[in-house]
Amino acid sequence: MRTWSTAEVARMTGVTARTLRHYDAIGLLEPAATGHGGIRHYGEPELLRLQQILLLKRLGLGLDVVAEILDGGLAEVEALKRHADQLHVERRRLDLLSATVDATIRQLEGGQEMAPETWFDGLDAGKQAQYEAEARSRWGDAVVDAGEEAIRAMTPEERTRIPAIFADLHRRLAELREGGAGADNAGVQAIVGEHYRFIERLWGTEPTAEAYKGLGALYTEDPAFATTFDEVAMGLARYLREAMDAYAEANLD
Amino acid sequence: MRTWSTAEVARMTGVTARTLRHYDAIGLLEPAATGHGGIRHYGEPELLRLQQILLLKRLGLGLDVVAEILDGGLAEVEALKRHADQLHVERRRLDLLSATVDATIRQLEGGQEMAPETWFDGLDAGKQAQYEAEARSRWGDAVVDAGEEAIRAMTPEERTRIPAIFADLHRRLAELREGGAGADNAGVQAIVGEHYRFIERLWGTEPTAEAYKGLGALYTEDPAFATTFDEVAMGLARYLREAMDAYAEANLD
DNA sequence: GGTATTGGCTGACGCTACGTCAGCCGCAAG
DNA sequence: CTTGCGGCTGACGTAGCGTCAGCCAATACC
Repeated sequence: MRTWSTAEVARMTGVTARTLRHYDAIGLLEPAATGHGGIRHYGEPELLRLQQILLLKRLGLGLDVVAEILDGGLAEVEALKRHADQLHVERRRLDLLSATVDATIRQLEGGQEMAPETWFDGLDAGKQAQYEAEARSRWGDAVVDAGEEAIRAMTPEERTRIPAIFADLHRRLAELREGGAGADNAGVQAIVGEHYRFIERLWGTEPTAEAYKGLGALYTEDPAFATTFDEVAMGLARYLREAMDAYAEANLD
Repeated sequence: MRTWSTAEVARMTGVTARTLRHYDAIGLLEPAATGHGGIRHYGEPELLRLQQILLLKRLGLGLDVVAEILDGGLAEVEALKRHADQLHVERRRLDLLSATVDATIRQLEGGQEMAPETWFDGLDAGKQAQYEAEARSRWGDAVVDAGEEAIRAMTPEERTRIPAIFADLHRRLAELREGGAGADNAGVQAIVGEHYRFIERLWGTEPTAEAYKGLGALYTEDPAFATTFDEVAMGLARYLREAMDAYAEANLD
């Protein structure tokens, strides 16, 4: 049975010699024999293993996972399923990101020569649709549908008052924060309680602890939300989030 | 005008103190003043800049690009458009990858407890649809449609002979390669010429140099194609690809 | 006055999967 | 004897920080 040198294997499989040495170094693919100055010799079993490595790698698996699979530590189907899940998550993330970037571009092109200082105001158009998508994927269709139904059920007058109610809550929160109150302060928690009950009305259902904390996370993670709060007071989004977390821990399950 | 320490800025904006030091280190965001043991003090302009940094970063831009934009070296809309293009490319890559992984999982679940050695044979089902998608994105719908039309126009007998014709070409190529012929060897190029004319019949149109070389690339880059060739002779896909490249360079434009 | 706590600082390593030198050795052809 | 081809072993660089380790200063408590 003949053997092949690194350069030969490289030519046959398309990987570089450096890659082969790397795989050797991390123990993923060791040559059948090394001799005379450390020269590597690969046999057919090694070529086969290399093929398998390249196949799994092409599927996007990390080399550590590849090693685990090939050395029998991991069932290949299970590993691929987990990987597929990760891919789906990553793809959704990219979708959202892509939509956000496109929306931002439209904004910047709509207004002319916006100063950087005003970028934060620029995320209004498309916002609704985007957050609806975000919300559906976060909490499921049922919650969002219920929320839309609840809002439709309001009188127009009630509906127009929604932003003002939020603004009032935010303003009162900012005041307390100015006064040095922590997120678990009783007054702060009272306001968060109001907030919670208002969200409940908007959603048409009682948010679970998880959903409520998820909303808090959205407030800080999403640029448009975060900047809406920051217009009231710098860092308010994070403050509210912490208060919501505390409220959820203490009162929800 | 008051200033804020790293920890204060961290609490307000949600980044870590380490991140702020990092931004300082790479010159992306320098504190308004440092004094007394190197302690950093940030003012309002720095907070504003940080907000802008975080916004652009959340859109997926690299810190180097963010710096260029904020320092006026790059028009923000142009940068975002380029970024959007990259996102689209990346998303398509993920789509293809995701489809490939899903197909592989179905294969592995269809057959039971396949030994790793047989994985290479396992990518047949779904293969057609998958490569069709790949082909459409590589060469456009027109080419693929023409190809399907050309194949439909064949008699059933002709159609069943397609695999055998390919197999014969591959076998003859492998023989020449065994004999030490390079990719630009006349005999090899003659076989590739046959291959080219056969592809032309299949596609219903003359492949351009780019398309033909793209097909060669597909042969080596796609695991199922690559292993089809490797069943004939190890490394044959790459050999054929090089020969196709040489053929395209010499005879096509 | 000693000490535990809190914050802040500066290195420096780690992570992914190699690419890319730099520097050295051995073998064969001219 | 030189040149060239292969092969080898380090070691640094990559993006964006996380995570110690080790040290300093101010504050609070006993």
